[in-house]
Amino acid sequence: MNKFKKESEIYEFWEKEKLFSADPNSNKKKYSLLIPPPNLTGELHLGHAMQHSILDAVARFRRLQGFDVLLLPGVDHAGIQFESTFDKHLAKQGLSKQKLGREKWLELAWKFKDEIYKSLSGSWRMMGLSADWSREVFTLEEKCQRAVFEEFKTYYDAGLIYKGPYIVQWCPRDRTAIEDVEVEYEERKEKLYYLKYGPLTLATVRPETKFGDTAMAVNPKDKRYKDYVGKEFEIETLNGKKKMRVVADDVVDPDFGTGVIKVTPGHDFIDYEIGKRHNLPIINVINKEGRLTDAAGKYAGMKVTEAREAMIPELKEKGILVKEEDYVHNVAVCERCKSVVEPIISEEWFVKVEEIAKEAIQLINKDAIKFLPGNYKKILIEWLKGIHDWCISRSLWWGHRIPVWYRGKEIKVSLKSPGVGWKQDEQVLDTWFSSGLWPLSTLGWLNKVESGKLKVENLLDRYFPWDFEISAPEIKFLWIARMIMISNYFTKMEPFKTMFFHGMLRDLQGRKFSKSLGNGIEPGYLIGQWGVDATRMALYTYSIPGRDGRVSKQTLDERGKNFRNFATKIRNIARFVIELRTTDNRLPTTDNRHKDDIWIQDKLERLVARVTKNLESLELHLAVEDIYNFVWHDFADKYIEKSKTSREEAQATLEYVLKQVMIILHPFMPFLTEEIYQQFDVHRKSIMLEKWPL
RNA sequence: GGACGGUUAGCUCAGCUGGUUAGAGCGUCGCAUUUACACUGCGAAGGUCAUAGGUUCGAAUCCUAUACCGUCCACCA
Repeated sequence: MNKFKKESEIYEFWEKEKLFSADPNSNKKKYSLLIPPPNLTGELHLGHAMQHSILDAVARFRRLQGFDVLLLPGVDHAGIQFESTFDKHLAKQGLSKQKLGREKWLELAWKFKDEIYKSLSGSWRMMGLSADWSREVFTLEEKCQRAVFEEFKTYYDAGLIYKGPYIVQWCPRDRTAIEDVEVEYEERKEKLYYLKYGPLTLATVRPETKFGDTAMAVNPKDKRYKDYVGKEFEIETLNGKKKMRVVADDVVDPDFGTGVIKVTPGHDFIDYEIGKRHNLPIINVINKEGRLTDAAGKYAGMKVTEAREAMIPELKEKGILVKEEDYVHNVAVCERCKSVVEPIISEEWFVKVEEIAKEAIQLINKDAIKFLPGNYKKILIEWLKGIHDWCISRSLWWGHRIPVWYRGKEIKVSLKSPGVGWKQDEQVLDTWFSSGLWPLSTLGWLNKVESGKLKVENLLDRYFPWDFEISAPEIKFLWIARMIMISNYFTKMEPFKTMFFHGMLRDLQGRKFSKSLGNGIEPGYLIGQWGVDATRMALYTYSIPGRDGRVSKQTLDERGKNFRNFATKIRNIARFVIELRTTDNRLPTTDNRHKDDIWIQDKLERLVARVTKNLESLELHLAVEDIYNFVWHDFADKYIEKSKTSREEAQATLEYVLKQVMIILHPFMPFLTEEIYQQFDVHRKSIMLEKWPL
């Protein structure tokens, strides 16, 4: 009876029939969904599985509704993350960046990328994602490179890009600058050291930066230190005596510690600002490897924490350290590798984003984008209001290399080398610089203006702005805000009309899933256990915008089992309705229907109305529950049971209801519904070509 | 310090444009049948909807406060 043996056969059938392909020339209305490009780092996790299940349900629903749907897949090169994964992979083979050199390294990186990519792509297909594979995009491919170059050049020409030595967050492990948004804070218990600075005493947690101090600062309103302001004092340091001035600055909190701070403009953001205001010199004490520089005298070469420990005895001995106390505070760590980041001065590229952000705020305030849940509108606006210039350069090899070329003092912005003797900037662009352009670059942005040898289909006019985008909340600033800013800057339009933030799946204690905790649950496990459709259904029950869910293997198994049973129930219903029918000359639906027929059809009609509404408002969990209850408790338990006494009269209604239900269930359980659908005597080539019954 | 979300059955969660006895899944207990389906059917137990006030004819749902949990932002030298 069943023409398919496995889910993968159904998937192949759909692909072969090109049922996932968008048709830009169609006269149907379009509906476009942009798949967030997963990072090129390996397996898809549960959150991805949920995200993709939601995307696919919406895409399939809109297709059935008669839209020309574009569900566009792609992958992000994920600069820092990929590079550190790859370097670890190389280390296992005794290789390294130093041994390989940039060119060879990149060659191997692309091969490694292909390997990882295969596993990603396989997972997507396994989940049943009805994506248009013919239009798949990778952020480093040529089409994107040209778009990213255009983005850079446009900012550059508009005077929005500048380069220079500024204080940045530096990750000593990844050996690159990172952004504020890539920094996390961890609560740590450390010591607060009280140090004598000439006549004054001040408190610090970082005595090792003492070598970079160029002033002391107090609050101008602080009466205690009024007489010291502007004066210079001789300070005892571990490098001998040194003269230091006291400056007055509003940022100093008179109530913290002694009300006096040491100013280290080279290694602290606030001190850097103070230094600028008071024209203080900058001394670099910590280098890019997180070790002390020659400025630290005999402590040079030590790591920050080593140096701190090593210098305490000497500080005590010289009478500089007068008191220490326990102190709990937040320490900045790299979001990716969790090592402590150091503010240091480095030569980096920046984009002035204030104006771009202002325009984005206006766009959001016009409600051009519907955020789910709604409070993200406010969250994003608040962030955009306080935005800092964007540090876009990273000291990596994996990424879009900064398209700037140097020859002596000459500078040119160009994608390819301008000629002999020109050297390209060594750094690459922040991953989010290209991801932020994703809504445009995926659609062949610039094809209109470019007429080079590269041929890119221009889909922008038809599919932009996107109708639907989904994301985990954790990248709302890194990615979502950037897409809004960038799209608006280049097109004066919103990148997407609906922005769905799904919740985070956590373990039962409310912790994030992570490799280090080992609390992860593989989607592949659930699929193996309960099947794709059941896994998808289990995930839809958690797909409420912005609401986190606590899950364990056990709770997911429970739901998986539940929906696996549901799938079995449907198969049995189909067996009863189609396979075990008692007669072949079934009656057509008559005007004088039985009251049970009227009852179930009426229930169905109202179900369809609710499911349609809930899908349109993206309340997938409600739609799923509703269909489940109808099928199991109205259709099977009541109507089918009653129909057994007058089977022949009921046959038409049985088939009608079952078929309609398969159609409205298809967005959620695509494989099962196709399997059942194919068993009807009269059917289209695929359930995907059916019409939504409303 | 600022913003936001959560607190409902043993567990995981729905419900919250206020309106009859507050729902689901899993779990528990009882009964039934070998049935399209035991990956079943029927039924039961189990909740002062965090707490305290308020609005209302009526509140799990709206308002205020409190407690606890969580997230995000800022970051204190």
